[in-house]
Formats: sequence, structure tokens, C-alpha cells
Amino acid sequence: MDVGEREPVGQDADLNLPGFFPYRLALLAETVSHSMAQLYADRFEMTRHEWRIVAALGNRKRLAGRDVGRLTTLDKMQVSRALSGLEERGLVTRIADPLDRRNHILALTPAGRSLYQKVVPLVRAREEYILSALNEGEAKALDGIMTKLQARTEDLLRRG
Amino acid sequence: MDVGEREPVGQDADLNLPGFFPYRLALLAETVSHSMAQLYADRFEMTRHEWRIVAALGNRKRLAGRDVGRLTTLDKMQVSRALSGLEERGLVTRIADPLDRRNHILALTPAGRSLYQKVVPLVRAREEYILSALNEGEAKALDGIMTKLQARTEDLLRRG
DNA sequence: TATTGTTATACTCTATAACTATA
DNA sequence: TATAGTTATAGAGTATAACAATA
Repeated sequence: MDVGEREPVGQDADLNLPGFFPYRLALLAETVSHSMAQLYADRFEMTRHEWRIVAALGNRKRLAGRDVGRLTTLDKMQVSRALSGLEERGLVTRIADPLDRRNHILALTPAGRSLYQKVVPLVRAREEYILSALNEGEAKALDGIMTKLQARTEDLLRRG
Repeated sequence: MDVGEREPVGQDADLNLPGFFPYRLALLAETVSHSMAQLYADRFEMTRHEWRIVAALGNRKRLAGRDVGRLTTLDKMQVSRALSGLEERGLVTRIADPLDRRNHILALTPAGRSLYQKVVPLVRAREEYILSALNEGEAKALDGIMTKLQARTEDLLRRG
């Protein structure tokens, strides 16, 4: 990528975009997300939000609506929207909790569970393949790196 | 995060969303991106696309429109849209190349350069602070990790 | 009053394609 | 015919707020 005028522009502050960590991270996440979506978007007509909710419901028998939000980090509006779509297509059931009728008890239908069972092996295999690009030391470091960066940036967000 | 029914659901395939790499990466990138946008979105009324373009122009005297796309990984439509906004606000000039009038020569105006000079130290300081959450070994591993994962997933995307 | 969820609205982002003008 | 850029459109994602039902 050798483009543009590279004459010094006589300034102090400078930023090399392709080497800037937030930029690189955004690109990587987008590319990874894209490559995973290839596995469920076209074949199963699911958006990312919908897939996240199916994934959250997949290893639980049932779940309250508010907990889906916590598990998927989607807000209640996004959950509500995505659930409408999933319910319409018969992948999820949503029934009012008799003990507190504000709650909705969510569960995958047999069709939803079957979809989950089909997609999970695909995305796990792809995750594994992606991570196999790393050497042993890198793979070992990855979890700690992500945990620390997530904690640090969440802290920044909270403080403003 | 201890929610929902955890009884075994009697199935082979299973996915633990909070530990799933693509999910964690998407969250992290979103959080990082957010924490950077805090530095320019409100104060300077810039979208991410606009900031990327200003950043790409900042360390070059001038740039052809098509190269901005390559440098920022925005497509020509996104570039065109963002540039309209930047030009309207007097941050960028866009003049037709006399040698090939399809080309546009882009450059920051003095106001645009002044904005760049103000934002760059802020985002660099924040980048540094975020990365300082890592220990030495992790910091050293990070570049290789991102390069390898980016290459691997781009490869996946190309193959479908 | 507080909580759960729905609906409304607006803006940003992504994706594709049609179109203009230049070459 | 190919390329650079603009415009149009639709769908997805993000963000806030108003609202209804329930507790």
C-alpha cells in the first residue's frame, strides 16, 4: 500500500492509521465476524443478533428475557426485535411467566434447537481453524490479552 | 453472570458464548472503538468514517480519492459520503485533478489540519493507556497475533 | 415507583446497483 | 470498455425516549 504524498507535512502530532491498534482491531473484528456470518447468514437467514440469541438459548433449557440481554450484551430493544423475528419463524417460543407476567420465558423450539445443532459445529470448527494460525505462545497469551483489554476499555468507557 | 437454566439439554453440539472467540473479539472491538470515539465524536462532531479519512489525510499532503479508500478500507460510496460532510464543514478540500478529471485531489484545510493536530495526541495517549494493561510478553505477542488472525480470516472470506 | 418489554424515531453503517463523467 | 465518483435504496446496527403492563 504505497500511495499518496509522503512529503513531511511539518507537524508534531502524527498517526499511522494502518498501525493504529484501534483501527487494526476494528478491521480484524469485522473480518472475523464476517467470516463467521458466512456460516449462518445465507444458509439459515439469520442476522448476527438473532444468531447470538439462538446461541444463548442453545445450551439452556429456558431463559428469562432480561437474562438474554445480559448474556448477549444486546439491549432490551434489540432483544425484543430479534425475538419477534425468531418467533415468527418458529425458532423460539416466548411465553409469559405466570409468576411475574412482565417476564417472558424463552426457549428454542425443536426447529430452533435443530438449527443450533447444525450451526454450532460449523462455527466451532471455524473458530478453531482461525486460532490455529497462532503459535503456541500466542495462543496461550490470547485469553489474557483479551480479558485485560476488555477490562481496561470498559473502565475507560465508564469514566468517560 | 449466573442466569438461566443450566440443566443439561441432552445434545452433542454446544457453544459457550462468553468464551467464544469471535463473540469476545466483537465485544472488545466495539468497546475500544467506543472509547476512542469519546475523544472525537462529541467534541468534534465526527463520525468514525469521517475521522478515519481525516486520519488518512493527516500525515500526507494530499491524496487521490481512490487511495483514501484503500488506506481507510472504506468503499468509494462511504468515502464519497463522508467527504461531502467534511467538505461542507470546511475540513477538507476536494479538487478535480487537471490531468485526469475523474480523480479528486484531497487535502485537509488549515481547519482540518488543526483538528487533526488536536485529536491525534488524544487518541495516541488513549491507545497507549489501553495497551499498557498488558504485560511485556503480551504486548510483544499482540502484533503477531493480529497480523496472523487478520491474514487467516481474510483468506477464509475470499474462499467463502 | 421500579421493572420488563414494546413501539417509535433517528442516525450510523453496510451492501448493491444504477448512473454520470471522464478516459 | 473501464475507472472515479455520485446518488439511490434497503437492510442492519446503535441510541434514546415514550409508552404499556405489571409488580
